[in-house]
Amino acid sequence: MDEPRWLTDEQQQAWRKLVEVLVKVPAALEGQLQRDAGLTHMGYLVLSTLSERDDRRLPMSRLAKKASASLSRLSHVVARLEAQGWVRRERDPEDGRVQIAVLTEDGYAKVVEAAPGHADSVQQLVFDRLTTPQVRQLTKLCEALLDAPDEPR
Amino acid sequence: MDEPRWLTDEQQQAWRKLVEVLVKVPAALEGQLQRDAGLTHMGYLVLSTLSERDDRRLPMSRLAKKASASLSRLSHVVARLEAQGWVRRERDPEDGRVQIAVLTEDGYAKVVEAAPGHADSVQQLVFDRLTTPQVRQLTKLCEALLDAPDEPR
DNA sequence: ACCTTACTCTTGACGCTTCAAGAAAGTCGA
DNA sequence: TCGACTTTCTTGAAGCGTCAAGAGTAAGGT
Repeated sequence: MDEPRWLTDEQQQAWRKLVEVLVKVPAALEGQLQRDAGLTHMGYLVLSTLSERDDRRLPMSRLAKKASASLSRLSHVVARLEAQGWVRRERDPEDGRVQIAVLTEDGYAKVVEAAPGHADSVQQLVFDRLTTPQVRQLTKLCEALLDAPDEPR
Repeated sequence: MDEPRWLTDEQQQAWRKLVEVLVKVPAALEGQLQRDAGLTHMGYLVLSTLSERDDRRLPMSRLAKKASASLSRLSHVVARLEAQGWVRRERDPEDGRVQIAVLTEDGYAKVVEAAPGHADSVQQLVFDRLTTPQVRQLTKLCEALLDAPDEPR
């Protein structure tokens, strides 16, 4: 057992603010989407990801990666979206294991309805508070944090 | 109904990465604490917040603010921590409405046990990936995002 | 052909968070 | 002192996410 890698004061300060962001920003987002559209953020992410594809369809596993969700989580989310009639599942004829999530017309309409409110809430939460150079900094910082973010063990 | 405030391409790019951070960093943190200490991040936050007080006690409402939690959420969290024997609740003699959360000896031991692993995981997830100037940028950015983060309506 | 292994996805149980409701104590004015 | 109102906190139900297990399909080796 090695020496613990304690945080310096400067790191402490940064970490505390980051934690606050990590808690509050998702909560605010979730709240807006829930109130105004009856959607989870993950639900919205799935619908909007599908809506960006020309054919409005994606295999579950690819969708999971795009939405940063576990397969299990995605499966539950899509099951709920399917129950609402916003998504339908089809089996891939090429590979009987893969299920393809397909955005329905109602689902597309739902994204179109929810998108302006969501965009506005993102503006309020993030971009109204940052200068353009800060937006670039933010992008760089996030890229750094995501560099190889797995196996935290 | 006004014109929707759509995101520019640069904002889109920043937002997508930020969302990824917002999903993955908490998940990694939660995972490490759950595996290594059997604690929620919020549970750890509550214990460590209490441990920083000289008398190891704080009223629920102040604790909720420090941990960025709703009172309801805190109440559930503290109930679980209390069931584990890590926290105890006392009624404030000055004001019968307020409950004071008190860190027990076992609770203090629990923080001491969990802290090194947590610190290490924060280092891996964040500070190993950033230069010192970037840490300062991160602090500034978070402050901007938290400036008046409420009433997102 | 068969068996093993790997891959994709689903399921159910359990735990945590949210939300709406409400209990209990304090405060203030009439 | 009474009542209305506010503040602080708790509760229970419902929804969402995680985890472990497993079903179904494909691929590779013998």
